[in-house]
Formats: sequence, structure tokens, C-alpha cells
Amino acid sequence: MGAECHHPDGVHPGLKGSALGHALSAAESRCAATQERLTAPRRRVLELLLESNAPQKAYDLIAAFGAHGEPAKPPTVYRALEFLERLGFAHRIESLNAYVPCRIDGQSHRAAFLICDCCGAAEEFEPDFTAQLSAAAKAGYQVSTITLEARGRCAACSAG
Amino acid sequence: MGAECHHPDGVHPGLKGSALGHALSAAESRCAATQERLTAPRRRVLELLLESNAPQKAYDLIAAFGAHGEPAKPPTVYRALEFLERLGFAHRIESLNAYVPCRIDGQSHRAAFLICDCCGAAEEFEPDFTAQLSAAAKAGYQVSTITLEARGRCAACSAG
DNA sequence: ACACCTTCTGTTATGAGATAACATAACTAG
DNA sequence: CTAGTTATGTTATCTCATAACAGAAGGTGT
Repeated sequence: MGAECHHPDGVHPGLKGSALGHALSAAESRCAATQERLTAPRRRVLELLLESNAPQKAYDLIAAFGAHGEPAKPPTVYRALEFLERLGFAHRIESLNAYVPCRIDGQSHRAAFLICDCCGAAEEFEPDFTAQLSAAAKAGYQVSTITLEARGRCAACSAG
Repeated sequence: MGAECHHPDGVHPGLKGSALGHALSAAESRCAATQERLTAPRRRVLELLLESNAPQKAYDLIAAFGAHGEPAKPPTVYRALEFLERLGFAHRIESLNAYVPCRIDGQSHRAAFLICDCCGAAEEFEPDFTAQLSAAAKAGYQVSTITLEARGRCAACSAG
């Protein structure tokens, strides 16, 4: 996580200005369509995730929450994250205890990440879980959610 | 995790008696073969994992460590777990913050779990990561480790 | 045997991550 | 407008994990 090399963070630059505004508006629309409420704290946490270029720890979000440097209380942020995950706007990366905004259109309830141990980037990709789901079915499991986290080195860090 | 239903815990019954002894001996042998040392605390933690029929939290292991009810100190157990994971004798299940003994012969450095949200069982299975590894390669990632956790309901809990 | 190095353990303390519980406020349907 | 539901604010606490350092145990060369 930046501990091993000095490559620039992240594949995703983090959204700013109008791109950020658009992403938030899109989230508003999706909430409106399903009668969910993108309230102020939820919107703020989503904004922080979208602005960032790397997975964010919950306490990073807590610290950055207030406009003038005041932190949030932990439950405020954890509740917002729970909401954002439920709606597919964000994902938790278990092996990092960190959160990223969903970068993939449409909510599949499935997440897969390529995590660079060098620069800390976490790239979401569209998973093909065919093989695993058939293994699960064979074992009699009814799978509701499935997550995959692959650790390694991104292209830039492999090269550098 | 037992919160939703009353099915018996676990697909794996937990080892006892000679089966447990054999498993520990096998671990000794594998350590000896690679000049690693299965020291007393490491062996004890492995024993606790093998005896259990469900994923064990670190602090469960800490509490159960001593023969006469004395707990271990946290670093004792965490160090042992680190060792056991490194040698492939145990796996951490990220989404549970819990640990299981490896149930699959040979250490692939890859773990995949079917986790029952109903009874708490966590069944390890042999993953086929072909699809994901090719997606990673296409993105330029050099993958070193890969973990997968599927949540759902086991056969018994689906039926009941 | 010995000195040396390395690895592992014991211990104290603290840092990081997450949630319980309860009171209050804001929406929303009738 | 009032009853029910959903969300927030706040305090406190709980769970999970590691830093740091001293000392013991094992291994190696002479």
C-alpha cells in the first residue's frame, strides 16, 4: 500500500467538478427510482469515495467528513456505508478493511477486485463466476453474494 | 451465523482422538520437511482449529488456548495464525474475521469458501480461477494470491 | 564447549475497526 | 395532523489486531 514503491496511486483518478456532480446526480436518480433516500450523510460519504483515487478506510472517511475539518461520529459513516453497499454504490474490500465506490454500471451484487500490493490501487472488474457458481451448486449451496479479491501488482508497478 | 436458524453447526465435524493426532503428526512432518518449526503455541492453535467444527475467531482461540482455562496473550495466537497461514495449514476468512484449518490437501495458496449465513459453516472448495486469472492478465496484473468468499445457504439450511 | 546469530516467545500497552443502545428528528401514508 | 416508519445524533463500549522490547530457544562454525 505505497509501502513498497513510489508509483502514483490508483488507476482511477478520483472524480472532480462536473464529473463528480454527474455521478452524484446519477446516484440521486437511481435512489429516486427505487424510493430510497440519498440523504446528506449518505451523499457526503459517496462523494468522498468518488473523489478518492484509492480505497478509503472508514476512519479516513470519518476524519474527512466535515466541511471544515470536523470529523463525523463513527456510526454516521458506517451507516452511510451500509446503505451505499446495499444499493450497490460502494463495495467493501475485506482484505483491506476499506471501501471503494462501485465503478461498474448496474448493480450485480457481485464484486471482484485486483488489488496492487505496491501502489494500493484497487481495480474493480466484471467477474465471471461461472466456474465457482457451478461448484457451489454441486455442493448444494444457494449463493447470495460472492466476492473475490486478487492481490498482486498492477501493470505500472510490475513494469516499474 | 446461527442467528437465523437452528441447524447443527458445520459440515466438518471437527477432529478428535486419533484423527486429530494424525492431522497434527502430518503437520509436524510437513514442517520437518521444510525446516519449519511447529512449536508448542503453533501446534496448540492448529489443534484448536482442527478440533472445531466452525470458523474460529482469534479471541475464541485466545480464550481456549490454555489447558486449564488460562487465556493466551493476543500476540501469541496471532503469531501462530500467521505461521499457519503462511504454511497453508490455516486460512483466514476475511468476511468473518475468523480462521479455519485447511481442509484441502496440498497448499495451493488459493482459498475459496462457501459460507452458510444460516448455520455458520464454512466449506472450503477447490477453486477454478481460470476466468479471473485471465481477466487479471488482460488488465496487466501479476496476481500473487486470490481469495473468494461466497455467502449463501448450505444444502441442509436450504432444505430446512 | 563457546560465542554468535537468528528465530521464536512472553509481556505490556495501545492502535484500528465496528457496533449497541437510546433519544430525537424527518419523511410519508392515511 | 397524527401515527408509523425510517434516518440521524450521541455516548459509550466492544471486537480485532499489532507495536515494541526483553528474554529464551535453537542452530552454526570454530
